[in-house]
Amino acid sequence: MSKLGLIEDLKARGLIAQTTSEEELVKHLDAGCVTLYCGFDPTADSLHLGHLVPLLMLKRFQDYGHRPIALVGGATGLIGDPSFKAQERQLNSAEVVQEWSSCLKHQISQFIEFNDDGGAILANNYDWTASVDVLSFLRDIGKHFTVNKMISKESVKQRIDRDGEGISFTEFTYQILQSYDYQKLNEMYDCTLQIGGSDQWGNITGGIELVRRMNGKSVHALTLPLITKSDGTKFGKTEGGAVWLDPKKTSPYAFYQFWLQTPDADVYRFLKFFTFLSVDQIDQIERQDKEREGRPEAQRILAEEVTRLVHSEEALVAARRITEALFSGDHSSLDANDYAQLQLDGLPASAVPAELAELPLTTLLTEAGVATSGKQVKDALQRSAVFINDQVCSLDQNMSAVSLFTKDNARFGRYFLVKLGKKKHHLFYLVP
RNA sequence: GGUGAGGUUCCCGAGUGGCCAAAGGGAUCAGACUGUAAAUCUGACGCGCGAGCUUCGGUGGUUCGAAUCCACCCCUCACCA
Repeated sequence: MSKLGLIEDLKARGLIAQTTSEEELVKHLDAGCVTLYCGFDPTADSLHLGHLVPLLMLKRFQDYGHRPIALVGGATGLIGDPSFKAQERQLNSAEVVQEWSSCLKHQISQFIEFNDDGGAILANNYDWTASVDVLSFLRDIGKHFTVNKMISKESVKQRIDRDGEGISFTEFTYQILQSYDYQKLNEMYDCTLQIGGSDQWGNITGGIELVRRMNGKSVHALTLPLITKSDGTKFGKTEGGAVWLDPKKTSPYAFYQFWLQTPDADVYRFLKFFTFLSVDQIDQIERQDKEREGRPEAQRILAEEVTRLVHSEEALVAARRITEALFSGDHSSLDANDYAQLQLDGLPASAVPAELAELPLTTLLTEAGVATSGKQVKDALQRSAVFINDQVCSLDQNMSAVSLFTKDNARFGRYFLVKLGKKKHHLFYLVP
């Protein structure tokens, strides 16, 4: 069985939304090592799940012998991409963008092999954009763009056509900046392919044209589909907001849990998007799940693969350890060391406050981050969905935190495993 | 600069003097059912354990009483200049 061609494999995974002439792209990729890039704008201090697919895509290319450039948008991040955004965005300060840029840089470098000889490249468009003066920008770059074309792009159309919205010149200029990146990278590194989300098509083709005009080169584009969920809700969100790649923002345990809860209707597609398992392997998993009936294996495999990929084998082991301890239904098997380990493994944990007398459970749990408001805790209490060390708590006990969190009730004189609903767990411990 | 239309709770979107913490939908959370899935049904959904407290772009005003009326201001959009 011979290895699929890169483009064939990507197609089989459903990872291609659009490309420039596929025939030429395939030929180009077959001809040797191609340098390609994908940009990531610093819109937060960490990448999130939405960035994972393009990031993995760079890796897929690298695995096929190509050279990826991960571009951090230190400059474009100062402007804000208007593509398919309904509203003008708030500008972040230069310091903040700077700070976030270095966060992303650090994060990306953990994903892709960056070594000197022919390895991947990490770049920042601030390096070549910041020093361009206005007049040069307008004369040398701006002259290649017609406003007619810029406003006809689908990505800014709703901002221009729709009543009640507008677009500032600042954001409107974004597509020129991104085009300039492509031109620069082509010039500096002979970069001939840009990849990005399907919303980037307009920006990318702008770049292709600029490269042709300024460098006289014909370059390529490939976009990835937007990841959708079968129920129509947004992918990559949990109660706490986005799922981050930074383990300090989303713990490996929470990350693992996120994938474990993937709906059946999405799980095989996600395996193709987010793992390096071959399409054949994934199809086989799907077949076996169907034959077996009952609970599928796919979610577990997906969670394991992606957690290992984004975090590490150790983080995965820890996440599984917590999961097993919490969801096996029997906490009595845990010994004192296990509790300590749960905390080390990243199960959310807090100290029991010293002053409990005046503290309702609602406040206690909200402050610990188990729920976002007292109302939620109250609702859960009312429905018998709050457990402390497997003991149900009622609404009457809301004010009785003192008698619940006693040394006598604690496991090993120290620990309280609090459960809210079926999935939220939190470890409280007494401070001696 | 002129004219017109707008700014409502996470989002969309009703509400034009008391019955409004504000219809409806979406999202979200919890319960039942399940497989830590989906679908369905139920409940919650500004904050607070509670008494109660704080909201409808901003500031003042009218009124016993304002999201609703008045004045000024800020912001957005459209058309005109």
